[in-house]
Amino acid sequence: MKKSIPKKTVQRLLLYYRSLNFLLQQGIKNISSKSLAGLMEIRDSQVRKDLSYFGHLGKRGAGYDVLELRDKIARILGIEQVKNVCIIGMGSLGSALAAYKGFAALGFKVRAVFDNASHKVGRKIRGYECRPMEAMEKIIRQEDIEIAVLTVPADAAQEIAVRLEKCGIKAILNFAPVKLSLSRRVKVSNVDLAMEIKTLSFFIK
Amino acid sequence: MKKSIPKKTVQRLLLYYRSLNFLLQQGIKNISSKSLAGLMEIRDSQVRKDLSYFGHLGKRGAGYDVLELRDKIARILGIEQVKNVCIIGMGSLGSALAAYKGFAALGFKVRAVFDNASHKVGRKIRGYECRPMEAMEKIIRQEDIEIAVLTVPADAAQEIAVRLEKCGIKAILNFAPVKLSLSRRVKVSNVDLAMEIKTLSFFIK
DNA sequence: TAAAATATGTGAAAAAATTCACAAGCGATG
DNA sequence: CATCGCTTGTGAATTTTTTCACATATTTTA
Repeated sequence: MKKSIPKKTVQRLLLYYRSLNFLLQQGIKNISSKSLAGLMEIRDSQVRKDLSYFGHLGKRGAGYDVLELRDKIARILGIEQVKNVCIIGMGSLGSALAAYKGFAALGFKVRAVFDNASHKVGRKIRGYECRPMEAMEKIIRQEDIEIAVLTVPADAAQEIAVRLEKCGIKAILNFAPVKLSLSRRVKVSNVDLAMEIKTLSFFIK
Repeated sequence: MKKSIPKKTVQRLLLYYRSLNFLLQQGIKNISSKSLAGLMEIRDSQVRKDLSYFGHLGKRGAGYDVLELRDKIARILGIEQVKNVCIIGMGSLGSALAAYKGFAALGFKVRAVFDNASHKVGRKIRGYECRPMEAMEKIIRQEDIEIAVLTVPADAAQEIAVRLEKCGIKAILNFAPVKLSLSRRVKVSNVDLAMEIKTLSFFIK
């Protein structure tokens, strides 16, 4: 069996992807693991180890071809193939995410946004027509949505997550500060803004 | 020398803190490491190891006193002492963060918000008067701000970060998808929303 | 109050992630 | 075309994090 890819490696792959795009803009055609590592303050061996999970992407003595490596990483990460997402909860955070350009750059397409507040439903928010929560299951299936971004209040999150699991969502990016209990089938990733800043502040003394 | 605390331990401490608050609301006065671990799908030994960094917080044979443990964690994390923060960049994300209640719950106080767009400066956004970027250094010093939340476009982030370092900011929560190069003195934590969702989607196949 | 049931705290073991170190491949140079 | 300098790819070593396992302490039960 092939070795499984550490999550951290995938995250760094994305950082490499960004740096490589930057280098391309600069007109730089070739780079060594050492220089690439220097851009993000990690070791060169880390770069090589990460890339080695995916085959022989460089050339001994010569380093990596920037364009080629970028495209290989894009393929590994599946950036070229579009994934449909929806955003649930059109509060200030949900609507900021609806406006966020970064998703599109990595191959995500917002196909629907939901809220249950009657004054929002039917109105356009950031260019997306806000749909009612009752229609969620139907629309997710219709639009072939695989990933849900969950930006609802903490006390509503678990209930909605269960509904999402039932209608076949594959992954949830959860911004609510609660642990979602779902079956192993659904991948959940938590972004906890308060926690990020608190962790940061712990280490400043 | 005392053992240094792993970052992951600090993060979990915050999760424990949340769970303990929840348990308190439920009127639960006592809990074992096993039950607490069950709430967040980790091992009981992990809970005990994490807590053991900070002394003997529980009672053999009896578990942990919920209220007491919560307060001890609050003290460890410094939740009771208010830290002043500012938000730089009043785009949709910045202004969503300005409205975010979660910061206050962990002892953070937004003392200023900044933007350089002239149509925003001087206006109230989410209850905060938007200040001009020129005044940043002065206000940070005046208001004793230690932490900056950076929600500006990627191409402006590095330059502002350098200014922040110069005026003595201790930590930056960076939402711009770029690596900030600063001296070791300033702690930087990156929140990269596109990266989160891409990492998630990598593991669904 | 003695025995049984619980549950912590912590070294030791295991697992995971990072870093080292070097053989092997490539390109440039003379 | 042989040599030299550079750089990859990768096992081995190291470091970090997690899990195990058990001695020790407390509570409950009979």
